[in-house]
Amino acid sequence: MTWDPVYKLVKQIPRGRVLTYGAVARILRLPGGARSAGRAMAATPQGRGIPWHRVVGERGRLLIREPYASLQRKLLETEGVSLIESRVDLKLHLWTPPRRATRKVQSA
DNA sequence: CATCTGACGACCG
DNA sequence: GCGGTCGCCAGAT
Repeated sequence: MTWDPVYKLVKQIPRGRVLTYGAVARILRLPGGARSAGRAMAATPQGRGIPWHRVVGERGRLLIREPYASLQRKLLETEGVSLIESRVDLKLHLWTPPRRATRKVQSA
């Protein structure tokens, strides 16, 4: 399985905005749903400028474990995403990508 | 090939 | 709101 489509989409999330694993999965029609988005993020290659911290759980929760959760929280706050009770206010920061950005995974 | 393991999320009590 | 179960499925063991 190639997660390139996922990284491609995540890379387009603007500063100060976020996407949920579920949203990523639905947009790209990932087989396996949100969990697949999670797997992709867990395998995010570094050094490619992929804003992995802009992907959060369904209600804005940070699902990643420490010590990364702290880093994610810090990175988000640094770019203006305030966390209330350990969760992002999706009403304010959820990003709705333009269709052009939603290239879905194709099956051979 | 058999199991286990999740950076998930929907459901239910 | 919270914890437990279950479906999902690519990788790891």
